[in-house]
Order: sequence, then C-alpha cells, then structure tokens
Amino acid sequence: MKNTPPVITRIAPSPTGAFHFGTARTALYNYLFAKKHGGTFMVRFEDTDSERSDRSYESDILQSLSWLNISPDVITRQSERRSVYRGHINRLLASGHAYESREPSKKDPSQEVVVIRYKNTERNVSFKDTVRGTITIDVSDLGDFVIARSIDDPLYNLAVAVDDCVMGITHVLRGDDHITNTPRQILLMQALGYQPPSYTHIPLIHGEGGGKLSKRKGALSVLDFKRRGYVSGAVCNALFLLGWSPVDEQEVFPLEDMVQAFSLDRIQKKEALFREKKLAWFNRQYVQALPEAAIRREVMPALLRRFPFRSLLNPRVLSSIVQGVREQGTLFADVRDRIQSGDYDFFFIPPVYEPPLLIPDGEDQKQVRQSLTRVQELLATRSGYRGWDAVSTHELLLPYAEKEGKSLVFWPLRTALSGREKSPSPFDIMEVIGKKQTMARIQTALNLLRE
RNA sequence: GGCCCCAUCGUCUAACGGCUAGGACGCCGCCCUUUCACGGCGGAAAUAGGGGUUCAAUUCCCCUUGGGGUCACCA
Repeated sequence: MKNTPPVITRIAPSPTGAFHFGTARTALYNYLFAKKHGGTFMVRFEDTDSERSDRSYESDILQSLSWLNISPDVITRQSERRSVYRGHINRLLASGHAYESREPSKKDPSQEVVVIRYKNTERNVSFKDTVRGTITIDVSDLGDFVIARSIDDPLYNLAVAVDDCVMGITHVLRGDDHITNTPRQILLMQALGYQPPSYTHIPLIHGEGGGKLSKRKGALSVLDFKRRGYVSGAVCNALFLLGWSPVDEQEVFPLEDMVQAFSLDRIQKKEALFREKKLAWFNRQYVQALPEAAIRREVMPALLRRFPFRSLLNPRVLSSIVQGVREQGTLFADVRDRIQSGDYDFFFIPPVYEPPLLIPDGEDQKQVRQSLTRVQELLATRSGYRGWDAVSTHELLLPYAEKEGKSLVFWPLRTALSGREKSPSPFDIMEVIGKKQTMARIQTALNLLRE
C-alpha cells in the first residue's frame, strides 16, 4: 500500500469522429478510477494517422468531456511526440527486435515502400485482465507485424505501447475490442524493456439495432444528447450503470458518489444494450432536483424567440413555467418544442380556440354557460390582490365545483383561460395572469357560448 | 471461416453452492387528479438447451445453441 505508484489512467481517442457513448463511458470509468485513488486522468489523442485525424473532432471530444464534468488532468497528442517514437523504433531496430522491410505498398501495389516490422518469435502471449482473468492468445499467426510506415511514421500499436509505458500509465481501461491488440503491445513493451500496465477490458455498449456502437451508426454522440436537452448528470449516471453495478441498490449517483462507489471488480462481463427510455428516467430524476435558475437558463432562449419583447416575460410567468418543468421533470427539448408550438402562449396573450373546447364530455352548452357564469360571479367577489393566489381561488370555487361536478366547473374555466386541452391548473393560470385578464377571458368564453 | 470472449425478466442488473431468484427502466391495473403530466400502490415478466460434479446448482466442468469482438502499411 505504501509504495504503490500513483494511479495514472488515460483514454486514447482517435479524433476521427464524434465522441460517442462507448468512449464516454470508458472515459468516465478511467476518470472515476483515477479520482478514487487520488491519481491522474489523461486524454491522449491518437492522431498518428494524419489522413483521418481532424482537429475539429478533438474539440468535440473535449467539449463532450467538459459537459459531462469529466475533466482531464493532462491532454496530449501523439502527433507531437514523433521524436519519442523515433527513439524507440531505433532501439528496436538496434536490438534486432525490428527490421526494415522493402515490399510493395499495400495501398498502391505498383509502388515499393520500406516499412518497419516487429520480428515476432513468440508463440503465446498471456496477460491478466481484470474483468476476464488470464487471457492467452496465440500470436504466431500474427507474423512480423508492421509497427511503422517509416521511422517517423509510427503505427497505432507502437505508439500506444510506447506511450503507455513512457507516460507511466498504471491502469489501462478500454473497450474490449482492444483485447486482440493487447498481445502486440505487450510484445513491444517487453522488447523495449518496459513493464506492461494492468489491463481492464470493458465490454462494449451496443446500440438498439445490435452490434457495437460505431461512428457511422448514428445519433449516439454525446453532444447530441446535450442538444436534445438532456441533463449531463443524467447522461453520466446512465452511462455509469451500463456495465457496472453497485453493491447496494442505489440508482441515482451524483459524480462524487460515483467516485466513491466505483470499483473494477464489479464491471460486467457481457456487453450492454443502451436504452434511451432508461436515460429519460434518469433525466427526470435530475431535472426534478435542479435549481430553478438552471432550468430558466435552458428555457429562456426559446421563450425569447417566441416572444421577442422581453417585457412580456414577466417573472411570474417565467417561474410558473419553470416550476412546471421541474415538477414534471420534462426533457428540455420537449419544453422548447412546446414553447415553439404555442403551448404556453396563453400566459401572454388571450387564447384563440373553438367553442366546443369549453364543453366537457357529457355536458351541454347551457350547463357550461351556467357554471361559468357562477364562477364569474364568485371570482368577482374577490377584490384587489388579496385572495387571488392559486390556493385561495381553489378554496373559493371548490364548494360550488363539488356540488355541480368538478369537471363541469373546472374544465370550462381552464379551457377558457388556456384555450388548450392540456394546460396547468386554472388556479395557477389565474394567479399568473391576474384578475383582470381572468375576467376578460371568462367573458369571452361566455360570449362564445351565447351563439 | 481462424482466434478470443460472453450468456439471469423485453432492457440494465443483484444473488462467498443452500432464498418464494431481489431491484430499476419499460409495460399493464388501481389510486390521486378539471386536462396532460408528476406522484403513490399493485401485477405480469428471467436463470438458452443437454449432460455431468454435489446431499444441494443461477453459481463449478463439458457439449450444443445463440450472441459479441477481432483478424490493416486504421485506431
């Protein structure tokens, strides 16, 4: 315990596509493990393939991590470490572990190139994997695999082997699609005289279509979920519990709890299928726990787009919308859609609707007119601001509603105020729009019912 | 196909060889409710199949079946 080296973990994404769920989970586990042991978490961009790598993906990856609150302690880039690889390739060449080979180019067979191959004399390589135990792989059919296109152009396995050792990575946690790469990397490390790190291969996440998550397969980029209005904590939480399970039955994990609880020995062996419905549930949990200010920030832009006159956004309306969103745990994207399609317009302007909307099932026009008239009279007895809050108006109208039937009394009132089949309660609406506006809308409804 | 790996409700999963196989999402029902939701309560739902080992298999071993990963001068 005393002399164990500090934990250093890393993710090694290649900037060749958007940051997707699988990589995000790997990043999360690496981060959690490092933090749990007071260690360091690094991001190392594997951009040795200059043809496919693109800086814009680097920023996508970094933004995703930052959104998820997974903050790297160190960020490096392999393309800036050519000299390190050159030195190691030279060592392999000098020690006879590697050799230059002149052969036809794979890309263009008419051309001849000189590549560098590892001289493979092993039969079996075995290593201990935290999740699966000892894995032994026959490497003889690997042959002398290519480790660099040239002295200045290392390939993936060489760069990884060198970096994991040189950077002192103690624990490699990565997707289990890398299992078959591991023996190659270990071979190179041994040839270089390095001690391989500890390996933990995490089963992949599958999409709903089956098969591993891939860049081309779609909409599972982390930033997409941000755009669609998910809360980052919920995304993290959903990821956390895909392929890992706690000792107890806790489901909702703030980041600190994750750090506390995480351990490698409870990683699942089987691949996991990601379901958005579960994420949606987590999202509800998180939205319901969010402070109002955070929700307001999410909702404000859409509101301002719909109602460009800022003065129309009075604080009471805003807080009513925000509270509704929080209580119901609504997905932000849905809130924006609703604002966009006019679901909240009645807070600002008198609604426009067809008269039949005022009449609940099984009632007729005359009854509705009577009930609404009575409601109008009752509300008129309130003067000034006192007694106009939602609780008071509810108390005021309840006895009459219970006598006549709640749906005959409350439905026409609510629809008169909102002009919508679905809306907040009439009492909440009245409180927000005020007495004057309330009375005007009821009068409008009565006029419509008169025809 | 070769090699490697995996297998509990539809999904995510729990269960040091010994329980009515537990929880969560989703689904269904009921309750709450003027509406839509939120919420509360309840229900259906699983150890892939076949052999062993054992007093006892979800748990250990083998086979079958099914699934996944990987086989680059990509990462």
